[in-house]
Amino acid sequence: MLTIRLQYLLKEGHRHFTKWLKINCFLFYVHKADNISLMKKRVSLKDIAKKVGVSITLVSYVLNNKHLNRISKQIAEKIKQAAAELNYKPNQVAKGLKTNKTQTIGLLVADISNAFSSTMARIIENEAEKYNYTVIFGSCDENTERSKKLMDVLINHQVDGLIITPTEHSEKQLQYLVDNEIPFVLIDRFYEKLACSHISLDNFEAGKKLTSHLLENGCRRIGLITYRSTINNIVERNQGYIEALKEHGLELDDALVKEVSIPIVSSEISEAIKELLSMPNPADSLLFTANMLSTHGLRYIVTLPIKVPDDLAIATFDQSEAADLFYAPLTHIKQPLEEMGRLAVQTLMAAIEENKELVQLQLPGELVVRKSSIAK
Amino acid sequence: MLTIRLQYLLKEGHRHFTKWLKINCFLFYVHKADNISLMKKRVSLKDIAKKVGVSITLVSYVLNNKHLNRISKQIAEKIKQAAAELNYKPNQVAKGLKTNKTQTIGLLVADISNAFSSTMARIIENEAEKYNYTVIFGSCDENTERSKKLMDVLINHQVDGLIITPTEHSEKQLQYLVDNEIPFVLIDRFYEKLACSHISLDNFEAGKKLTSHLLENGCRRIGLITYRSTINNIVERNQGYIEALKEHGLELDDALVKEVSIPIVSSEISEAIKELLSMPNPADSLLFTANMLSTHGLRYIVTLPIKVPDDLAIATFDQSEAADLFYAPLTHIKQPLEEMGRLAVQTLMAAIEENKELVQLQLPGELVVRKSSIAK
DNA sequence: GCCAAATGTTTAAACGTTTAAACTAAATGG
DNA sequence: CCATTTAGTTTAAACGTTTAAACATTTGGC
Repeated sequence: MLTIRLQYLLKEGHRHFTKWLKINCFLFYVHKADNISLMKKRVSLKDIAKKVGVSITLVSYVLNNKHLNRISKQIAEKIKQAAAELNYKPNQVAKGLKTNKTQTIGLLVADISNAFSSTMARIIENEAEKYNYTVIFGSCDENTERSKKLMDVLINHQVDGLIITPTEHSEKQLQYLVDNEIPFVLIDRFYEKLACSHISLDNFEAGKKLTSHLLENGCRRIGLITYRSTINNIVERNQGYIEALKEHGLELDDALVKEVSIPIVSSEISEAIKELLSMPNPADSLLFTANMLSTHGLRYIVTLPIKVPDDLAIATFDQSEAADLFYAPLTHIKQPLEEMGRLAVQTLMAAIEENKELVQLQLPGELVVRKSSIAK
Repeated sequence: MLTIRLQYLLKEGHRHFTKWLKINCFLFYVHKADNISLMKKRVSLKDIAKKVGVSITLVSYVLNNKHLNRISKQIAEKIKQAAAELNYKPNQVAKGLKTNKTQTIGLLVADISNAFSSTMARIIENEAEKYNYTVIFGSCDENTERSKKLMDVLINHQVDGLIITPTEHSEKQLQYLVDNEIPFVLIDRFYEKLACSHISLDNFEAGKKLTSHLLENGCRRIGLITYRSTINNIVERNQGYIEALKEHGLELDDALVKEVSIPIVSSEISEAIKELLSMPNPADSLLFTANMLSTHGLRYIVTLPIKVPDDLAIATFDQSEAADLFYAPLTHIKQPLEEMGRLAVQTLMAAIEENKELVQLQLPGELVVRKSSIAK
């Protein structure tokens, strides 16, 4: 049983402790408060109207700066003052019901605890704020069922639009959005057959670039560690790898390609690396097609009696703290996250404003060469 | 000018391209769609009622499983079927207006792109989902102004409650929540004087534990790298450091304490470390009081001709990829994130259900000893 | 002075729900 | 066979906004 410090509870100002509570095997004190009423009723237009002695309409007009030319300056001033005094805050829910615009966008990411998603979330939130929009979010953990459920929840909350990183097999749900003309933008991934806006990396080109870089630095047996997935971004990254080999006159060796499952099982990656390094004609380098893959990979590699880049070159997609702080910082593809997030919001805003044009964009990734791929 | 691949745009099914667009120096194609109507009107109770030929009330009762004993089985069946056929989705906004419950909670984190926040966000979202709650979030980037603004936005959206990581100097805004009886729970940090629920780490004890560990492993000159802040968690961590020194019969040497500003300026940390290591009686170890501090610190330390832990021992608060993948994985305090997130949601749910008891809890951190602090 | 125009304000309906209360019709009891 | 209960359904008001339309008063032109 864990012990909990209670010093703060016992300090002055927090008296009247009446009982212990047990939640999840944690024992702690609770503060017994005076049994006050329900949550306070919030100030509405009605309250202001009553206070000033005018109709609700007039209050609404004044606070929304509408029909100002028709409204007397004095009354307007009185209303504004009363609103300030009462600390009026407009009820977005009521407003949303009436106007059919909630000023919220739904953000559906693959996994918010992954740096890619959380960075993107931050950028999107910042950009949305410029348009006076709030972000409602859901993290579906690459689970299609959960993704569907979250999408429903967001729609039920009448979001004005959605930004989505789609999971595998969610075409049907996305088609529903198209059919119902609910504005949305895909980010990071997309379905070729689905006529919708999407912003993503030029994965094929990036895969080619990263592979070519390894090849041009003397690698001949590049182990590819990638997801077992039909999602377009992964598939394209793999294709880029194959294309680069071809352009350099090399044959694809299937034994060098290791696919691991989503969500990641750490041991699967270790196993894959072990096999790649112990085969008769072993890999002289590794290419990871996502940050989670390289992070897990590195965790295993540091345990091996192997020196990067001399014994093994490494390259990966995406940035990560792990890639930065590994003793040989990883050569990687840097995605233009800022641009992608901003464009996604801008595209969505246009769609919400009834702009029916589809924006389908694949941005170039930047090859950042570092120590991990440059053997002496 | 960056080039954009257009292959997907040019594929079949995407015809009628009419113009180039230029956004943020990216050039790309847009798809000119048929100019269809506005967003489709969504299905409402009214539509179902009309289809079945009953009143709206009855539909509402059936779909909410209310007064079931009074409603004829056949009609109920018909209604359910019609709802399914029309793919009815309840309008949470309308429901929220009527019931004064939006089934949303607002989450205000310090910085969503920080692993602490994003992991917490994920846990909180998962837990909230169990209660049928959706999370609206804002990331205030440790900025009090922004925090105030976001809080207002969330309140305007009539969230049923809030989970907040408060920034410095936001007491006033939090007091407003108390005064207006808006349920909320602080997480990670709190204000002693504010009578509200909060869940956080036992920072003092953790700071003491981490410092004692270093001392007991032979360190005598522990450089403390911490934030220049009055926020309780940082202050307590510092106090824990001081208390541990005292208990081990050591005097606090102010020269060993380096405070850096929020948000972090990387060079400031490098500078601090440089000073600590170059003083007449230099530090033999470093204690970082947050993950961002150690991550930036490590970035600098890897550039130095110094061997951890032999030349310099290191310990830090919080886990991070960087701490894991550094050649000498960092000894650290592991926070019970899962527990904290879950308790925060549970506490908030109780508060929303009119439970007026305050829960104030400081959970113990776990000392995870690794290579960075154990000199040979 | 009368009518029209300009100015200032209110009325009322609507958005999609919920829910107490009312209503109707059928079943039951004495 | 009437009164009461029970079963099944509807009416209507409400939540806090927005907004077209109506209304009322003043001003100005001729």
